[in-house]
Amino acid sequence: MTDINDHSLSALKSRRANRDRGFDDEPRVKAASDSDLIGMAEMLFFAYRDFISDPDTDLSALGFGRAHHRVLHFVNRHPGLRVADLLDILKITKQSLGRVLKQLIDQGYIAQEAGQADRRERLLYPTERGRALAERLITPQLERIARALQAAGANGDQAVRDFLQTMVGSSERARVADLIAHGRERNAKRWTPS
Amino acid sequence: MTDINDHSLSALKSRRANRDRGFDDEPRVKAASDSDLIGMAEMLFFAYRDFISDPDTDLSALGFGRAHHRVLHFVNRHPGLRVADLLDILKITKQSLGRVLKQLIDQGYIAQEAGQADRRERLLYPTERGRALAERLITPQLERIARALQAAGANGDQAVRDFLQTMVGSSERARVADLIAHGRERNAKRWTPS
DNA sequence: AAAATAAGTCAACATGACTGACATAAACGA
DNA sequence: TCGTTTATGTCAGTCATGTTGACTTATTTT
Repeated sequence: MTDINDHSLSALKSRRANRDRGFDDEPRVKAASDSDLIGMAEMLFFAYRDFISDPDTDLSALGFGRAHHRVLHFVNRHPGLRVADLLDILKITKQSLGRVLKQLIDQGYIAQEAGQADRRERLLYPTERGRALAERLITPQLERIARALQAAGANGDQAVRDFLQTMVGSSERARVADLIAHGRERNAKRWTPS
Repeated sequence: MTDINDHSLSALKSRRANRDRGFDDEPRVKAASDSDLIGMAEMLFFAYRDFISDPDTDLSALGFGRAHHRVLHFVNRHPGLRVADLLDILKITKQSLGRVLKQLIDQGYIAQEAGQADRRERLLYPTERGRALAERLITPQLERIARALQAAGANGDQAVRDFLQTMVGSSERARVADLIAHGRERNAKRWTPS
């Protein structure tokens, strides 16, 4: 995977200066807020790409991928989660989940047991091994977020939280907020930015 | 795709209340900032999922997918982009790009021409058709973002921008900022939240 | 007892990414 | 001038993760 080199972006700039004359039909100062929106969209794309890439090496070393991470994460956050709950949170099919879940169970990261009130259900729990892995996978991600929140400034946390919450579709917003509010806490020491 | 029903989340809550006794080794008030970080991570996951889902129906109707959208978007933002530039921005292989790009070219959304300074290069331009499509695909996404920025409050824009910029890995940050700063503006009317 | 439900499995397919190899045209540098 | 390097394109195969459809078993509900 090659680096972006300065040459290529500089070339992009000078090339743009020469070629955009025919495309701009309004002066640059015009659409500042539109530019902000597109900029935000692009930043979100790049930000998320880096965020989800953090655990990849660890995952790959275990023969796992991002789907495994997601499953493990939410089971760890909500021990006792039913399969149907997980399907609903992740918005994937049971076939898709089944493949990944089976691997996590077979390899000892997740345990399952039949429900007591309803024996059809399968309740999912992280094993100690699973909790340790979930912790290891999320740590770099949380470091990234903590760093970014620091950059957001004194009241930035709230703004970012409001932004992200509102980015979630209105029909899901309350449910997502509820899910997040009731997730099991980490046992790790409190992380502080270095 | 079934809805999350209130029953299932309430069951989750009461089940947690009964089952977490054995897992919590510290009172809930303890890890507030860790909980914030994990909450942010989860919100980012859900937010991004909704954000990238916005154009899916339109894309699917054309027999396209998200990869097509990404390619079209960046070509539209940077007319005259070289293939190598695109590879670098998207961080994918040329084989991966080739498949999608060929379809966009074949179907008239992107035009390409050899460079003048270096005839080996292929410079990519959106056609009128491509620009219209790029506009159509991104509009709901920008609406989502504008809405979310409004929720972020008076100075929220800056906090969110700083957050997202810092979420991008430090080695890429300046380049991403530069790329965004030099993107071609939209020609659409300014969007205002309803 | 019949119908509905939770989960599990089989199978095939799609999207979008990867690796490796090879080819052609163009540019570069000795 | 010529050998080397570079930009792009293509072929081929593989993989991760998602989808659809169908079917099964055990359990719960009506």
